[in-house]
Amino acid sequence: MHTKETCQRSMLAIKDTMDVVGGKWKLVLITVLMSGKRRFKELSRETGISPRILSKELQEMEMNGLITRTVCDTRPITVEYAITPYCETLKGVLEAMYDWGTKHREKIIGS
Amino acid sequence: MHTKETCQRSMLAIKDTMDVVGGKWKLVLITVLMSGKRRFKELSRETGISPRILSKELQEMEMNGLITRTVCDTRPITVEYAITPYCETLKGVLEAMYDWGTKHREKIIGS
DNA sequence: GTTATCTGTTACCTAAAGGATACCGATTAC
DNA sequence: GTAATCGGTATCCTTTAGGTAACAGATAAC
Repeated sequence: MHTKETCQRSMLAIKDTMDVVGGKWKLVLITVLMSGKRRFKELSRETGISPRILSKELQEMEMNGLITRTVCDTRPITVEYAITPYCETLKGVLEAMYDWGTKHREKIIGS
Repeated sequence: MHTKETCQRSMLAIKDTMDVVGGKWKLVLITVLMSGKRRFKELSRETGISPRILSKELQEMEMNGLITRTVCDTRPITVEYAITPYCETLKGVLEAMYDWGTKHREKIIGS
C-alpha cells in the first residue's frame, strides 16, 4: 500500500538525489570518470564542456565528496580527477539510467 | 576494458535518459503517479508545483508516452493522469535514485 | 445572483543554468 | 622570440527553468 507518508518520503529521496547529481553534466562526468581518472583538459575534450562550467561542476562534486582532485608534480603541472568510493555507490543509478537510455533510443529509432 | 567508444556510448545513453526525465519535476511526478492515478489539482497540491509548470511538465510527459491524460465526464469535469506501461520501465531508475537518496540523507544527517 | 470548484492558460517576471571567448602564469619545445 | 601545453578564472551573454497572479469556461451549491 501507498500511504501519503511513503509518497512524501519517496519524493524527498528523489529530490535529494537530484540535488547532488542533477543538472546537465554531473552524471555524464561521473560516467566518464568511472572508466578511469582524467585530467581537466581531457574531461573538457571528451565531454565538450566549456572550462568555466567544467570547473564549477568539478568543484561542486568535490564538495559533495564524489570526486578527488590531485595536483601532480609534473611539468607543466597536471591535475587528476578521480571518483571516490562514495561515488561508486551511484553505480546503480548510472546503470539503471544507461540501460533505460539505451532501450529508449532503440525504441525511438525503431519507431 | 573501457574504450573511448564505450565511454561515448555511455555518455549518450545517460544524456538520452536525462532528455526525457531530466529537470526538476518529472521524476517527482512519476514517483507520485507510480502510487496511483491523480487529478491535476491533486498533483499540484501534493508536489507543490505551480499550475503553469505542472501543465507544461504533464504535456511533455504525455508527448513522450510516459503518462496518459483522461478527461472524466463528471461535474465538474475532472482529468486523471496515470503512468503508461512504458513509464513502468523507469522503475529501475526510480528505485536506484530512491535508495541512493535515502542513504545519502542518512549519511549527511549522521555526520 | 454570488461564490466556489475544477482544469488549465496567459502574461509577466526573476533567477539560475549554461555557453563563448579571452586571458593568466608557468613551462617546454622549436 | 614564438608557439603550444597545462589548469583554470574573468567577463560577457543567451537560454531555460521556474514562479506569481490573474483569469477563462463550465458547473454546482447557496
